Amino acid sequence: MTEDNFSSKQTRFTPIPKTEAELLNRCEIMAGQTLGQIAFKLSMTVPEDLRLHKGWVGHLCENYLGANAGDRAEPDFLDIGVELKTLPVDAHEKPKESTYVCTMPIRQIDAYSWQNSWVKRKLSRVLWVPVEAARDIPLAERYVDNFWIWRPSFAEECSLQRDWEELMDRIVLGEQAEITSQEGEYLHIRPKAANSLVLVRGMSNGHTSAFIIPKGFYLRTSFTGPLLHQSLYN
DNA sequence: CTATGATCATGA
DNA sequence: TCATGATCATAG
Repeated sequence: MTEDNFSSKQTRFTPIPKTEAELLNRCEIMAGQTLGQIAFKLSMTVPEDLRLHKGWVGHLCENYLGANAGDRAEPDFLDIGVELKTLPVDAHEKPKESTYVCTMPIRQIDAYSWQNSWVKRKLSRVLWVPVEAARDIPLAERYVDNFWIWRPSFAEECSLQRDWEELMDRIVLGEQAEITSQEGEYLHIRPKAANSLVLVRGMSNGHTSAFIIPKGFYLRTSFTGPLLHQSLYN
């Protein structure tokens, strides 16, 4: 630990939580505040809207809670192995968007198994933080709702594993280019790039090298919706 | 360039 | 209305 006693993101405000309890205490303080109130405490400015700042809410929460993984392919809270996900919710308390998990493997497809997968690792312990996201509420006035820590149940993990294995089979067969977002009941694969002109070398038509758009794994709202619903009635 | 954080915008 | 495909910012 050098200067790592604080979050690496733009502000140095929150100590890195060392235990799950510390993290949850911090969440308790954050929940029930508006994004504007939280931003003020962090000396962060609230953008007009999210069009040019799509990751702003996530970064705001990382900052306030003291996440320390930076942009590493690791859980946000390294010391306690917790991944933070903000969840945009509409006026009916339903997730408004799918949830990004990680990038689709493009080269390192070696020795793949669900148990060792990036998806499973990232989703093994998630701190869900619902945030109001209705467009008609000004960004600064949107409230952070009640958070919860989630570990996949046996059934939930089975569902994810089934989707993941199906998708990975396609990848192993050299069909990265052909995968569409229609595949996968709860976990699916969609483009994840700056724009559609960004291309990387991948596989198409069964092991034919081709330039394809980078893609990522996402959780559908049909998966996160029930999680949110359960959390509200606990 | 690849990872992080996601939401936007449009057609069906 | 909503899911799919497209897109935006930024760090290292």
